[in-house]
Amino acid sequence: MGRARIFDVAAAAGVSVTTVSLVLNNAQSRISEDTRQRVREAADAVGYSASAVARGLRTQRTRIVGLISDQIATTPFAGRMLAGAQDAARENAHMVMLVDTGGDAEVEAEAVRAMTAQQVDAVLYAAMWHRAATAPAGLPAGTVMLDCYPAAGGFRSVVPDDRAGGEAAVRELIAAGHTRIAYLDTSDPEPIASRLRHEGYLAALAEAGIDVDPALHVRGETSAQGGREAADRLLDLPEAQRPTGIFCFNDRMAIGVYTAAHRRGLDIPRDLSVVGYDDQQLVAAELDPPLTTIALPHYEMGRWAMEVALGVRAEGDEDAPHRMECPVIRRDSVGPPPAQVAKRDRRRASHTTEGPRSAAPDQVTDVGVGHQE
Amino acid sequence: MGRARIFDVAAAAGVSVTTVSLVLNNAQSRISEDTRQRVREAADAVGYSASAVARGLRTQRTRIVGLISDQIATTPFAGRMLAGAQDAARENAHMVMLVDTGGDAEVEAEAVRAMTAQQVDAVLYAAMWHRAATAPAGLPAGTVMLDCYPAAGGFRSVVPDDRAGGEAAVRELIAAGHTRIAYLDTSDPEPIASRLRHEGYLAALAEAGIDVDPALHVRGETSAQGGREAADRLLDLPEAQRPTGIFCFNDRMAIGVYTAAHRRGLDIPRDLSVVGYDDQQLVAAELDPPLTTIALPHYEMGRWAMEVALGVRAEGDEDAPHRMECPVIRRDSVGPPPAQVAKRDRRRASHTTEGPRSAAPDQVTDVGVGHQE
DNA sequence: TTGAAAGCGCTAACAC
DNA sequence: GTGTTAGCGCTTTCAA
Repeated sequence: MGRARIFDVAAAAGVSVTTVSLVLNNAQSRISEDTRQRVREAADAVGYSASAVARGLRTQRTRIVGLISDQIATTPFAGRMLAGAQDAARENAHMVMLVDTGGDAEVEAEAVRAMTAQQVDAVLYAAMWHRAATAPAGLPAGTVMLDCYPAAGGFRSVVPDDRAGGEAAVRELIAAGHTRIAYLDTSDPEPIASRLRHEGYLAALAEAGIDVDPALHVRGETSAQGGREAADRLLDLPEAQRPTGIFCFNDRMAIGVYTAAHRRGLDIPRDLSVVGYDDQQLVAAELDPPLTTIALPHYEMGRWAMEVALGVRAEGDEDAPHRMECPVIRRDSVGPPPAQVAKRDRRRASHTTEGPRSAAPDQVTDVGVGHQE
Repeated sequence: MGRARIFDVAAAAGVSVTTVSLVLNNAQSRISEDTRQRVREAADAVGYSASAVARGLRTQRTRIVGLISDQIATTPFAGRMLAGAQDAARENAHMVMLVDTGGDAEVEAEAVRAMTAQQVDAVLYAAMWHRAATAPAGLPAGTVMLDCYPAAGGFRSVVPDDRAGGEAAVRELIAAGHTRIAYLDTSDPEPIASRLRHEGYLAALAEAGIDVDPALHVRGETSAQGGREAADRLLDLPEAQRPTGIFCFNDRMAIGVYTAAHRRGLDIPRDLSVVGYDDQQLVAAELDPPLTTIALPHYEMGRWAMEVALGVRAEGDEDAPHRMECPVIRRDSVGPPPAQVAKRDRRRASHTTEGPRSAAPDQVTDVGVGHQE
């Protein structure tokens, strides 16, 4: 039993294929309501659904958009970009064809060729984490880059606003009363995110009138292990210099901070506050206490990119990436600094454990309950 | 500048389109080597790549395989299934078209229609976690199900061998000398995985001649929180009954076990051994100590499913799911039980902390270093 | 060893 | 209001 073709529907309804095509595509109705009815019934009766292949050949529009990614689709990290792109595609009656290159340049070139051969209507080029990317040759004009931006320009792109995110993270700590705030950075040289978040860190400190202490900017490998080692260096600082709040490059490193703190018998957030970055699923919320962190707007970026690629959204500029807000996710890892002599005292108080437990701008943090069972 | 068509290549090479088609498709060469050469050069010169759409219409084979999933593509969990499927597709010159339904039945039905309209050559139906699935109506014959099996039969499928995985996990504990081994199960009623792993648990105990203590089978919500609560119940048991090893339904719950242990000042693995399940990326390995766990063969299942769907692999049976091995990933959360009077003593010894630290069958576990810095 | 030509299933210009 | 028909770009039979 082969699939029904448009001719079969026409025959069943006693009309021409033109008529069938017209009513099924909702063309401006020159067709009588009566005929439309008959056609639709006939189509249902034979279980007709138009061949996208034939239609694509005829119209030269496939309603397929290609998504080339380095790793996002196969890695447990940025999958929600795919969800956003997928949803936007579906809402606009498009399908997504996926190629995950694993970062291999040859596979990537092959993917571009394949997408071209498939005559996709648009392509998205996505990275797993925010970076500058050299777009592979042959990417169609109109391609939009996702979570990365074209090193050489020429494409629209969307990235997280890491600078504002870093600033928000540090403000969170400042609002809780901290003044000795460390930035536990990645040692990976590449990430633009590292630099931007650092800028945000500095900006937040400056805004609050807090002097920056270079000793409070440490680096480590991007892992729990690396986070622990860097945290140890921070916690080994003389008491008057030791940070009471740590802003971590990401949640994985924050895990290490938790470990380092626990090994010293330090309670979070009573003795040490920490803010992560990424809001990594199945990690940040599962820590004890749940980690206050900055979320990456993966879903929103995916949706944005798809909508722009489809021309549904008239934004995007080839000369500057679109930056999307990274919201702060307040959980229980931030509290006021422990009651102790602060290095300086020019900030508004709340330096006692009894003080208001949180000065978060617009939401009361559900402060951790420490060791109580 | 429109794309080149086969006619352009033919003209450039001074041959017919037939010839071009023949040489570019490597048909059994009736074409002279000389002509072939000329054609290839012409094709390169004009940057020709055949339209997959036109070819698909003509041959009625699109070289596209559809992948319908409930969540895997957009969730940070089973993405490696996609990687396996993707790789197998690429190796066989196919593209994958993805629809993530988010579990919505309507979207799913729409996805099936869309795949049909696209005339995909095959479809994979994937679930995020091992379960029985009612295949949506209209799935083409030959569809293969991934990480789920058809509740009503009729499709080939591949799932993890959770029974053997559970058995392996418990054996790991037994081999280290434990006899009081708990199964910290999920309270979610659905998962077949829960049941199968429990069977494996019982089988391993039986094999070792260890009586099962019903008090050692506890359930909790599938989260760190749920794991912690269930672990507390276990650790509140009278000392003689209290487990020295806990096999957890998954890594998330194992996180909770770590928390519960730490709050009591128990060291892992010195005072308590734990084995997880899932080998969840960015979680299991980041715990302190790194978690010994059972991995889900996501990549392999994805690859298997794609190869079977493509007919490259002549396996698969519609009446029984293909089960794939879940390998044990040895890390540092399993050690010998603490030196104390065991409830019974009929098992081979190594009941002292000084004894051989690991009796793992084929690999020496890198035992954790406890509190030492 | 090569070429002419017939479609694959659809849409849309153009007739009626 | 409705139908005829010419392609979209390719593969493949058949003839030369």
